[in-house]
Amino acid sequence: VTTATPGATGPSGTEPDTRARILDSARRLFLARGYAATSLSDIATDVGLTKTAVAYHFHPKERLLVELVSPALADLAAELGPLPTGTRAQRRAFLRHLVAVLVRHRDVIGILASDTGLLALPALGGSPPPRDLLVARLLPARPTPPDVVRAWSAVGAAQVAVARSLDQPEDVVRTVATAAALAAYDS
Amino acid sequence: VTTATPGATGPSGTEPDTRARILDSARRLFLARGYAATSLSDIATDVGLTKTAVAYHFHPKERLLVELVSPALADLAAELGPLPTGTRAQRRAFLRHLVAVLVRHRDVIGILASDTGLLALPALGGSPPPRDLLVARLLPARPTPPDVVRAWSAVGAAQVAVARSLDQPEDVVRTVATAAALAAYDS
Amino acid sequence: VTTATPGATGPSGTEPDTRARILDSARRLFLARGYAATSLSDIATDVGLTKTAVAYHFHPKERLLVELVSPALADLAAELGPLPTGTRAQRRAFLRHLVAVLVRHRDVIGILASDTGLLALPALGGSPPPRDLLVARLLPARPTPPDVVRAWSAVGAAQVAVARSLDQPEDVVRTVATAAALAAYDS
Amino acid sequence: VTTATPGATGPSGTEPDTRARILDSARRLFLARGYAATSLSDIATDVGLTKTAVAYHFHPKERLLVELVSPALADLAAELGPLPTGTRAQRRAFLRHLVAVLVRHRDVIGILASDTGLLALPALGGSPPPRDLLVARLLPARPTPPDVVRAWSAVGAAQVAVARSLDQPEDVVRTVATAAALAAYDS
DNA sequence: ACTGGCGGGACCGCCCGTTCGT
DNA sequence: ACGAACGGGCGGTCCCGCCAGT
Repeated sequence: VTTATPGATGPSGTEPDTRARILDSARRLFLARGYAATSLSDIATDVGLTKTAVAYHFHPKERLLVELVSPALADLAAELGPLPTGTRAQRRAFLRHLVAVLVRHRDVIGILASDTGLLALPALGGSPPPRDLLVARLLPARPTPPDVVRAWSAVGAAQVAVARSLDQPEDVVRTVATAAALAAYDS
Repeated sequence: VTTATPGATGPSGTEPDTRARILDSARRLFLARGYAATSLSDIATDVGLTKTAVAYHFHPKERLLVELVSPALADLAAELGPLPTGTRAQRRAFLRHLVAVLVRHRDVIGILASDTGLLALPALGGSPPPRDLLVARLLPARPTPPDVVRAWSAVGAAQVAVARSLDQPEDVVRTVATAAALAAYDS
Repeated sequence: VTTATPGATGPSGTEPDTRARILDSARRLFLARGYAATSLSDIATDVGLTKTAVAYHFHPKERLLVELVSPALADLAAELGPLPTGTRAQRRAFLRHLVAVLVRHRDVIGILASDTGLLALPALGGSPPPRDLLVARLLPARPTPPDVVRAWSAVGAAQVAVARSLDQPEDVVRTVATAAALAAYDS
Repeated sequence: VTTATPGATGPSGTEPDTRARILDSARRLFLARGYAATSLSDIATDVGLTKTAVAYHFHPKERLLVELVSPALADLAAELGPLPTGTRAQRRAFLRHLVAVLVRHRDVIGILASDTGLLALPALGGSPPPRDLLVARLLPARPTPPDVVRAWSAVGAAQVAVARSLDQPEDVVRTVATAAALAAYDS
């Protein structure tokens, strides 16, 4: 028996769909009950495996979170990072792009929206939570209190709309959420 | 460990402020780390008591959550319940009122906004989560998909703006968040 | 305020019936649920006091047990101790006397009969549990295995009959239990 | 702590005897100190494991009690249930059989005899405690007070004799206890 | 690729005991 | 004589992680 050296992403063996099934189950349970409130046993029972099997593929438990949300976070960083936000028009374009990225990863945005999701992600880039970074990009040089509240409103409108509209058509969500976030931002 | 100066606690009569101090500490920690991730020991250490003393005043642990958020939930039900939402103008007035109530309880809205807060509160009134009820009040008779997304946007704008602007002046938050939520709702 | 030095039996103040009420409640609860399974709070609730008040009168908790069963144990030692058990006739007289003493204290024999009663009484005379001592008195000089089993049968017949017949007339219990224990002993 | 010699545990296959060792330790400790007074840590220390390991095999703690006494209770129900007790001769045969069953499970009868054993077993068959059922079987149609006391005497003679004679030969216990119980019943 | 067995840690709940105050 | 408040400790449960084995 060749004890395959597990790479950083976990062992790449002959049954890749097991990993996918675990990830799928974890995403549903994380969305429903939160990350901390979901145990490895819960996921294992849901998939039909044992706790050890789940831990074998994803170790430690946090890696489940990482593999689920890292694509979304990578997109957030890659697509929104190079966008300039110097002028107000640029910030509005940034907000449009933000909604597009959120909608593209709408299935995991609910996880990121929960407090135990976004806030408690250690060492996935920088120290400040992504949500704070997003808001910072929406502020002018010398933000006034109303600027701050409006920026949070815009991000909140976009995030909650996407996370709570998983049963609505994707293009409708994108279009309407974009308009709503912009309207809040321009109010 | 630290023999607190007896003058601070007051030698006369009982110590009713201990409950207040515990509640205050719990609110801060729940906001920062979430309800499930905060143990009685954490709160006890923060207040300067032992775990047993905290459990003496609030038993079981869920009682802490209830006493913190029940005023806010009671206001949500009492003030928003009788408001009619038949016409669009009435729904906009409802949204205005919603922001006002949220701002009034801004210190605990962050707890209610977290997944383990509003969504997972067992038996604190009715079965459906309050957030769903709020959104339902914002929808017309036969809601279209865009209506649904817009309603979530409006609620999200209000909630996140209030929860993340604790360091901003209250009247600014109320005014700006109201305008932003209405703008998202009207977009 | 004169801080009356509490004697070994507790403070002798102005409300002696409180002690009696606590003892009465403790006896009932110990009989129903066992000593270890009965907390001071249970007794306090049953009497209508607080836990502290109960602990004030009986401290530590074990003193409740002691004050309940010590009269019975004292009688066991006083009346059965001087009885000679050298001959078989003397041992039969001893057994008769044993039943009489058990019946006299029938209200607490149930407590003594439970394992956590008799066995876990520390420092109430000697180390070996009283029940073992009773059986030893029923054995001849060189006991055979049948002697041992018969002695335990006789004690068991007496003890269980008394403990489980609290609702029967006392004289009937005394007469019948005596005959049964003797019959088992003579079988 | 103590790295047990791996030869003792056997490196091949699973270790099913661990359950047996835990059960054996639990039986001894329950007999000596009672069920409630014996903690999982006590058992774990006695076996040479940790509390977690014990809880892994038997969860919850009550499962230990159930697995220990259920064979005896099953025999009590299976063998004594169908026996008719209409006439006095049948009841005497029932009593003979009772002693035989008790002796067969003499290693756990002590647990069942303790107050927290037989009396407080929740949902292990029917509602009324088994000991009461046994006594009921020994009573005639219209029992008089002496009948009741004698029945308790007979059961007590059998039970205590068996529980306290673990160090005596089994056939002696069976023969003598049977005679003693019958003698008490006939007295 | 997957499992059973087991360790270590943390958390909540409970209980007894004590001190201060009345 | 009694109550409110609080401390220290333990018991049972749950969870993640590790190891040997297959």
